[in-house]
Amino acid sequence: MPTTKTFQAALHDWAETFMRRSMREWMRYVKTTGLSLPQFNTLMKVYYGGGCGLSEITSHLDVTAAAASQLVDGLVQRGLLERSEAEHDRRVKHITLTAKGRALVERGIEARSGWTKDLTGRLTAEQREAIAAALRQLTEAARRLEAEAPELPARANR
Amino acid sequence: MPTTKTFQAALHDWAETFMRRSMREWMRYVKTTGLSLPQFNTLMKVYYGGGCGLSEITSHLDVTAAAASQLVDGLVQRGLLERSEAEHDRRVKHITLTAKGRALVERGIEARSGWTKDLTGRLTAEQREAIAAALRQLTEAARRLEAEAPELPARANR
DNA sequence: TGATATAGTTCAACCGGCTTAACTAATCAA
DNA sequence: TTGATTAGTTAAGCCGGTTGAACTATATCA
Repeated sequence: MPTTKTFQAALHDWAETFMRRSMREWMRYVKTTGLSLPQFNTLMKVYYGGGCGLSEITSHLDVTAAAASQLVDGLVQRGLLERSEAEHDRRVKHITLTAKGRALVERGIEARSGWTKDLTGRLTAEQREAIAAALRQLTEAARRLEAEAPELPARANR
Repeated sequence: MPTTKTFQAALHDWAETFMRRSMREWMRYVKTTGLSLPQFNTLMKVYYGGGCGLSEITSHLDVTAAAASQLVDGLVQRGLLERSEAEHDRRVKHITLTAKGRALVERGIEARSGWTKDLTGRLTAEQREAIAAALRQLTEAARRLEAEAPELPARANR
Protein backbone atom coordinates (compact mmCIF):
# COMPACT_ATOMS: atom_id res chain seq x y z
CA MET A 1 0.00 0.00 0.00
CA PRO A 2 1.79 3.09 -1.15
CA THR A 3 -0.87 5.51 0.05
CA THR A 4 -0.99 4.53 3.70
CA LYS A 5 2.31 6.15 4.49
CA THR A 6 1.52 9.50 2.93
CA PHE A 7 -1.97 9.36 4.27
CA GLN A 8 -0.80 8.92 7.81
CA ALA A 9 1.77 11.63 7.37
CA ALA A 10 -0.87 14.06 6.12
CA LEU A 11 -3.18 13.11 8.96
CA HIS A 12 -0.41 13.50 11.48
CA ASP A 13 0.62 16.92 10.24
CA TRP A 14 -2.91 18.19 10.29
CA ALA A 15 -3.55 16.70 13.70
CA GLU A 16 -0.52 18.40 15.13
CA THR A 17 -1.26 21.81 13.66
CA PHE A 18 -4.88 21.58 14.57
CA MET A 19 -4.47 20.24 18.07
CA ARG A 20 -1.86 22.71 19.05
CA ARG A 21 -4.01 25.67 18.22
CA SER A 22 -7.27 24.22 19.45
CA MET A 23 -5.90 23.13 22.77
CA ARG A 24 -4.58 26.54 23.45
CA GLU A 25 -7.84 28.25 22.56
CA TRP A 26 -9.65 25.80 24.73
CA MET A 27 -7.47 26.31 27.75
CA ARG A 28 -7.79 30.03 27.43
CA TYR A 29 -11.52 29.71 27.32
CA VAL A 30 -11.65 27.47 30.36
CA LYS A 31 -9.61 30.00 32.24
CA THR A 32 -12.14 32.72 31.47
CA THR A 33 -14.92 30.62 32.96
CA GLY A 34 -13.18 30.55 36.32
CA LEU A 35 -13.35 26.78 36.38
CA SER A 36 -10.41 24.45 36.71
CA LEU A 37 -9.52 22.00 33.97
CA PRO A 38 -10.76 19.01 35.97
CA GLN A 39 -14.01 20.79 36.61
CA PHE A 40 -14.51 21.64 32.98
CA ASN A 41 -13.62 18.13 31.93
CA THR A 42 -16.27 16.89 34.26
CA LEU A 43 -18.81 19.05 32.48
CA MET A 44 -17.60 17.76 29.13
CA LYS A 45 -17.98 14.18 30.22
CA VAL A 46 -21.53 14.78 31.36
CA TYR A 47 -22.24 16.66 28.15
CA TYR A 48 -21.08 13.87 25.89
CA GLY A 49 -22.38 11.16 28.16
CA GLY A 50 -25.82 12.75 28.11
CA GLY A 51 -25.96 12.56 31.86
CA CYS A 52 -24.27 9.76 33.73
CA GLY A 53 -23.49 8.30 37.13
CA LEU A 54 -20.62 9.39 39.25
CA SER A 55 -18.66 6.22 38.58
CA GLU A 56 -18.46 7.07 34.89
CA ILE A 57 -16.93 10.41 35.73
CA THR A 58 -14.53 8.62 38.03
CA SER A 59 -13.25 6.33 35.31
CA HIS A 60 -13.29 9.03 32.64
CA LEU A 61 -11.16 11.40 34.67
CA ASP A 62 -9.14 8.55 36.12
CA VAL A 63 -9.41 9.74 39.68
CA THR A 64 -10.86 8.25 42.86
CA ALA A 65 -14.57 8.34 43.54
CA ALA A 66 -13.89 10.81 46.32
CA ALA A 67 -12.26 13.24 43.95
CA ALA A 68 -15.06 12.95 41.42
CA SER A 69 -17.66 13.44 44.10
CA GLN A 70 -16.00 16.62 45.27
CA LEU A 71 -15.60 17.89 41.74
CA VAL A 72 -19.27 17.34 41.03
CA ASP A 73 -20.13 18.94 44.32
CA GLY A 74 -18.42 22.15 43.38
CA LEU A 75 -20.16 22.21 40.02
CA VAL A 76 -23.55 21.61 41.60
CA GLN A 77 -22.93 24.51 43.93
CA ARG A 78 -22.16 26.72 40.95
CA GLY A 79 -25.41 25.73 39.34
CA LEU A 80 -23.80 23.89 36.44
CA LEU A 81 -24.75 20.32 37.32
CA GLU A 82 -27.69 18.63 38.96
CA ARG A 83 -27.75 15.44 40.99
CA SER A 84 -30.76 13.15 41.17
CA GLU A 85 -31.37 9.59 42.19
CA ALA A 86 -31.55 7.03 39.45
CA GLU A 87 -34.80 5.13 39.58
CA HIS A 88 -33.43 1.73 38.59
CA ASP A 89 -30.84 1.74 41.36
CA ARG A 90 -31.18 4.21 44.13
CA ARG A 91 -27.51 4.05 44.96
CA VAL A 92 -26.45 5.78 41.78
CA LYS A 93 -26.81 9.50 41.37
CA HIS A 94 -27.79 10.60 37.93
CA ILE A 95 -25.79 13.66 37.06
CA THR A 96 -27.01 16.05 34.41
CA LEU A 97 -26.16 19.49 33.10
CA THR A 98 -28.24 22.51 33.91
CA ALA A 99 -29.02 24.89 31.07
CA LYS A 100 -26.23 27.09 32.35
CA GLY A 101 -23.77 24.22 32.38
CA ARG A 102 -24.75 23.14 28.90
CA ALA A 103 -24.29 26.63 27.55
CA LEU A 104 -20.86 26.80 29.12
CA VAL A 105 -19.74 23.58 27.48
CA GLU A 106 -21.12 24.54 24.12
CA ARG A 107 -19.33 27.85 24.21
CA GLY A 108 -16.20 25.92 25.07
CA ILE A 109 -16.54 23.68 22.07
CA GLU A 110 -17.10 26.72 19.97
CA ALA A 111 -14.05 28.48 21.38
CA ARG A 112 -11.94 25.42 20.80
CA SER A 113 -12.35 25.31 17.07
CA GLY A 114 -13.75 28.74 16.35
CA TRP A 115 -10.47 29.74 14.79
CA THR A 116 -11.04 27.25 11.97
CA LYS A 117 -13.64 29.61 10.59
CA ASP A 118 -10.79 31.74 9.38
CA LEU A 119 -9.68 28.89 7.19
CA THR A 120 -12.75 29.11 5.03
CA GLY A 121 -11.78 32.28 3.29
CA ARG A 122 -8.37 30.95 2.38
CA LEU A 123 -9.68 28.16 0.25
CA THR A 124 -11.32 28.12 -3.13
CA ALA A 125 -14.82 26.78 -3.55
CA GLU A 126 -13.41 23.63 -5.13
CA GLN A 127 -11.04 23.09 -2.28
CA ARG A 128 -13.76 23.59 0.27
CA GLU A 129 -15.96 21.07 -1.43
CA ALA A 130 -13.25 18.44 -1.67
CA ILE A 131 -12.08 18.99 1.88
CA ALA A 132 -15.58 18.89 3.28
CA ALA A 133 -16.16 15.54 1.61
CA ALA A 134 -12.88 14.23 2.94
CA LEU A 135 -13.63 15.35 6.47
CA ARG A 136 -17.05 13.79 6.43
CA GLN A 137 -15.51 10.47 5.53
CA LEU A 138 -12.90 10.83 8.24
CA THR A 139 -15.47 11.78 10.82
CA GLU A 140 -17.63 8.85 9.94
CA ALA A 141 -14.70 6.46 10.15
CA ALA A 142 -13.67 7.91 13.49
CA ARG A 143 -17.16 7.54 14.88
CA ARG A 144 -17.37 3.96 13.76
CA LEU A 145 -14.04 3.33 15.40
CA GLU A 146 -15.26 4.86 18.61
CA ALA A 147 -18.48 2.89 18.57
CA GLU A 148 -16.48 -0.33 18.42
CA ALA A 149 -14.00 0.31 21.19
CA PRO A 150 -16.67 0.15 23.83
CA GLU A 151 -15.16 1.57 26.99
CA LEU A 152 -11.97 2.59 28.62
CA PRO A 153 -10.11 0.30 30.93
CA ALA A 154 -11.30 1.18 34.39
CA ARG A 155 -8.77 2.39 36.90
CA ALA A 156 -7.15 -0.18 39.14
CA ASN A 157 -8.70 1.60 42.14
CA ARG A 158 -5.84 0.56 44.33
CA MET B 1 -21.23 30.95 -1.31
CA PRO B 2 -23.13 27.76 -0.89
CA THR B 3 -20.12 25.67 0.11
CA THR B 4 -18.93 27.68 3.07
CA LYS B 5 -21.77 26.54 5.27
CA THR B 6 -21.33 22.84 4.61
CA PHE B 7 -17.59 23.22 4.74
CA GLN B 8 -17.66 24.74 8.17
CA ALA B 9 -20.12 22.14 9.34
CA ALA B 10 -17.87 19.33 8.15
CA LEU B 11 -14.88 20.95 9.76
CA HIS B 12 -16.75 21.46 12.98
CA ASP B 13 -17.93 17.86 13.17
CA TRP B 14 -14.49 16.56 12.53
CA ALA B 15 -12.97 18.91 15.05
CA GLU B 16 -15.35 17.81 17.73
CA THR B 17 -14.90 14.10 17.17
CA PHE B 18 -11.20 14.41 16.81
CA MET B 19 -10.54 16.75 19.70
CA ARG B 20 -12.58 14.78 22.13
CA ARG B 21 -10.63 11.63 21.55
CA SER B 22 -7.23 13.24 21.22
CA MET B 23 -7.52 15.32 24.33
CA ARG B 24 -8.38 12.32 26.36
CA GLU B 25 -5.47 10.29 25.01
CA TRP B 26 -3.21 13.20 25.66
CA MET B 27 -4.26 13.70 29.23
CA ARG B 28 -3.86 10.04 29.93
CA TYR B 29 -0.37 10.18 28.55
CA VAL B 30 0.57 13.22 30.58
CA LYS B 31 -0.60 11.44 33.67
CA THR B 32 1.71 8.52 32.97
CA THR B 33 4.69 10.86 32.79
CA GLY B 34 4.11 11.99 36.35
CA LEU B 35 4.09 15.61 35.23
CA SER B 36 1.29 18.06 35.79
CA LEU B 37 -0.57 19.62 32.90
CA PRO B 38 1.06 23.01 33.39
CA GLN B 39 4.46 21.35 33.46
CA PHE B 40 3.81 19.45 30.29
CA ASN B 41 2.42 22.51 28.58
CA THR B 42 5.60 24.28 29.45
CA LEU B 43 7.57 21.58 27.69
CA MET B 44 5.27 21.85 24.68
CA LYS B 45 5.75 25.57 24.47
CA VAL B 46 9.51 25.20 24.53
CA TYR B 47 9.27 22.42 21.97
CA TYR B 48 7.29 24.44 19.47
CA GLY B 49 9.08 27.66 20.29
CA GLY B 50 12.41 26.00 19.60
CA GLY B 51 13.74 27.28 22.87
CA CYS B 52 12.57 30.58 24.26
CA GLY B 53 12.83 33.02 27.13
CA LEU B 54 10.85 32.73 30.31
CA SER B 55 8.60 35.63 29.37
CA GLU B 56 7.28 33.73 26.38
CA ILE B 57 6.31 30.86 28.62
CA THR B 58 4.68 33.34 30.93
CA SER B 59 2.47 34.76 28.23
CA HIS B 60 1.80 31.40 26.62
CA LEU B 61 0.56 29.83 29.83
CA ASP B 62 -1.04 33.08 30.93
CA VAL B 63 0.42 32.98 34.42
CA THR B 64 2.71 35.29 36.34
CA ALA B 65 6.45 35.25 35.83
CA ALA B 66 6.81 33.76 39.29
CA ALA B 67 4.68 30.77 38.36
CA ALA B 68 6.52 30.21 35.10
CA SER B 69 9.85 30.46 36.83
CA GLN B 70 8.90 27.82 39.34
CA LEU B 71 7.45 25.59 36.68
CA VAL B 72 10.64 25.76 34.70
CA ASP B 73 12.62 25.20 37.84
CA GLY B 74 10.90 21.92 38.51
CA LEU B 75 11.45 20.78 34.95
CA VAL B 76 15.13 21.70 35.09
CA GLN B 77 15.47 19.64 38.24
CA ARG B 78 13.90 16.70 36.48
CA GLY B 79 16.40 17.02 33.69
CA LEU B 80 13.83 17.97 31.04
CA LEU B 81 14.82 21.58 30.49
CA GLU B 82 18.02 23.58 30.50
CA ARG B 83 18.53 27.20 31.35
CA SER B 84 21.27 29.33 29.86
CA GLU B 85 21.97 33.00 29.51
CA ALA B 86 21.11 34.58 26.20
CA GLU B 87 24.12 36.31 24.71
CA HIS B 88 22.29 39.28 23.24
CA ASP B 89 20.73 40.21 26.56
CA ARG B 90 22.08 38.72 29.72
CA ARG B 91 18.85 39.29 31.58
CA VAL B 92 16.96 36.71 29.57
CA LYS B 93 17.39 33.03 30.22
CA HIS B 94 17.29 30.91 27.13
CA ILE B 95 15.30 27.81 27.91
CA THR B 96 15.75 24.67 25.86
CA LEU B 97 14.73 21.06 25.98
CA THR B 98 17.14 18.33 26.95
CA ALA B 99 17.12 15.17 24.84
CA LYS B 100 15.02 13.57 27.55
CA GLY B 101 12.54 16.42 27.51
CA ARG B 102 12.27 16.38 23.76
CA ALA B 103 11.59 12.67 23.72
CA LEU B 104 8.87 13.11 26.30
CA VAL B 105 7.10 15.75 24.24
CA GLU B 106 7.38 13.76 21.06
CA ARG B 107 5.90 10.72 22.68
CA GLY B 108 3.10 12.96 23.90
CA ILE B 109 2.35 14.19 20.42
CA GLU B 110 2.37 10.63 19.25
CA ALA B 111 0.03 9.52 22.01
CA ARG B 112 -2.31 12.36 21.26
CA SER B 113 -3.08 11.36 17.72
CA GLY B 114 -1.75 7.83 17.62
CA TRP B 115 -5.27 6.48 17.55
CA THR B 116 -5.79 8.00 14.11
CA LYS B 117 -3.60 5.26 12.73
CA ASP B 118 -6.57 2.97 13.17
CA LEU B 119 -8.47 5.08 10.69
CA THR B 120 -6.22 4.09 7.84
CA GLY B 121 -7.52 0.59 7.50
CA ARG B 122 -11.09 1.77 7.35
CA LEU B 123 -10.64 3.71 4.17
CA THR B 124 -10.12 2.66 0.58
CA ALA B 125 -6.99 3.64 -1.29
CA GLU B 126 -8.96 6.23 -3.24
CA GLN B 127 -10.36 7.73 -0.09
CA ARG B 128 -6.97 7.87 1.52
CA GLU B 129 -5.52 9.66 -1.43
CA ALA B 130 -8.29 12.23 -1.62
CA ILE B 131 -8.30 12.80 2.10
CA ALA B 132 -4.53 13.16 2.28
CA ALA B 133 -4.64 15.82 -0.41
CA ALA B 134 -7.42 17.63 1.40
CA LEU B 135 -5.60 17.56 4.71
CA ARG B 136 -2.42 18.87 3.20
CA GLN B 137 -4.31 21.87 1.89
CA LEU B 138 -5.92 22.41 5.24
CA THR B 139 -2.64 22.15 7.06
CA GLU B 140 -1.00 24.59 4.76
CA ALA B 141 -3.84 27.07 5.15
CA ALA B 142 -3.73 26.72 8.91
CA ARG B 143 0.00 27.32 9.00
CA ARG B 144 -0.29 30.39 6.87
CA LEU B 145 -2.99 31.64 9.18
CA GLU B 146 -0.77 31.06 12.15
CA ALA B 147 2.20 32.75 10.56
CA GLU B 148 0.14 35.89 10.06
CA ALA B 149 -1.34 36.23 13.53
CA PRO B 150 2.02 37.01 15.06
CA GLU B 151 1.60 36.71 18.80
CA LEU B 152 -0.93 36.36 21.54
CA PRO B 153 -2.12 39.35 23.49
CA ALA B 154 0.07 39.53 26.56
CA ARG B 155 -1.55 39.18 29.93
CA ALA B 156 -2.57 42.37 31.72
CA ASN B 157 -0.06 41.53 34.43
CA ARG B 158 -2.13 43.24 37.05
C1' DT C 1 26.15 59.43 34.97
C1' DG C 2 21.72 58.54 37.08
C1' DA C 3 16.75 57.22 36.58
C1' DT C 4 13.70 54.02 34.84
C1' DA C 5 12.29 49.85 32.77
C1' DT C 6 12.74 44.94 31.88
C1' DA C 7 13.90 39.74 32.85
C1' DG C 8 13.89 36.70 36.09
C1' DT C 9 14.11 34.73 40.98
C1' DT C 10 12.71 33.82 45.76
C1' DC C 11 9.52 33.62 49.55
C1' DA C 12 5.35 33.27 52.23
C1' DA C 13 0.71 32.40 51.88
C1' DC C 14 -3.33 30.54 49.78
C1' DC C 15 -6.29 27.62 47.32
C1' DG C 16 -7.88 23.54 45.27
C1' DG C 17 -7.44 18.93 43.59
C1' DC C 18 -6.31 14.39 45.04
C1' DT C 19 -5.77 10.56 48.19
C1' DT C 20 -6.77 7.40 52.02
C1' DA C 21 -9.85 5.92 55.36
C1' DA C 22 -14.10 5.57 57.53
C1' DC C 23 -18.77 5.88 56.73
C1' DT C 24 -23.99 5.42 54.89
C1' DA C 25 -27.21 3.42 51.98
C1' DA C 26 -28.84 0.29 48.58
C1' DT C 27 -28.45 -4.06 46.09
C1' DC C 28 -27.41 -8.86 45.41
C1' DA C 29 -26.47 -13.66 46.58
C1' DA C 30 -26.66 -17.72 49.57
C1' DT D 1 -32.16 -12.94 56.76
C1' DT D 2 -27.45 -12.34 56.79
C1' DG D 3 -23.16 -11.17 54.55
C1' DA D 4 -20.81 -9.22 50.88
C1' DT D 5 -20.61 -5.98 47.23
C1' DT D 6 -21.40 -1.58 45.01
C1' DA D 7 -22.36 3.67 44.66
C1' DG D 8 -21.45 7.54 46.68
C1' DT D 9 -20.20 10.88 50.56
C1' DT D 10 -17.39 13.10 54.13
C1' DA D 11 -13.21 14.49 56.57
C1' DA D 12 -8.24 15.13 57.32
C1' DG D 13 -4.06 15.91 55.24
C1' DC D 14 -0.72 16.33 51.49
C1' DC D 15 1.07 18.27 47.45
C1' DG D 16 1.67 21.51 43.98
C1' DG D 17 0.35 25.44 41.23
C1' DT D 18 -0.53 30.41 41.62
C1' DT D 19 -0.15 34.87 43.41
C1' DG D 20 1.78 39.33 45.32
C1' DA D 21 5.68 41.45 47.04
C1' DA D 22 10.37 42.21 47.61
C1' DC D 23 14.64 41.55 45.43
C1' DT D 24 18.88 41.16 41.95
C1' DA D 25 20.81 42.09 37.73
C1' DT D 26 20.99 43.87 33.21
C1' DA D 27 19.64 47.15 29.72
C1' DT D 28 17.99 51.63 28.04
C1' DC D 29 17.34 56.45 27.88
C1' DA D 30 18.17 61.25 28.87
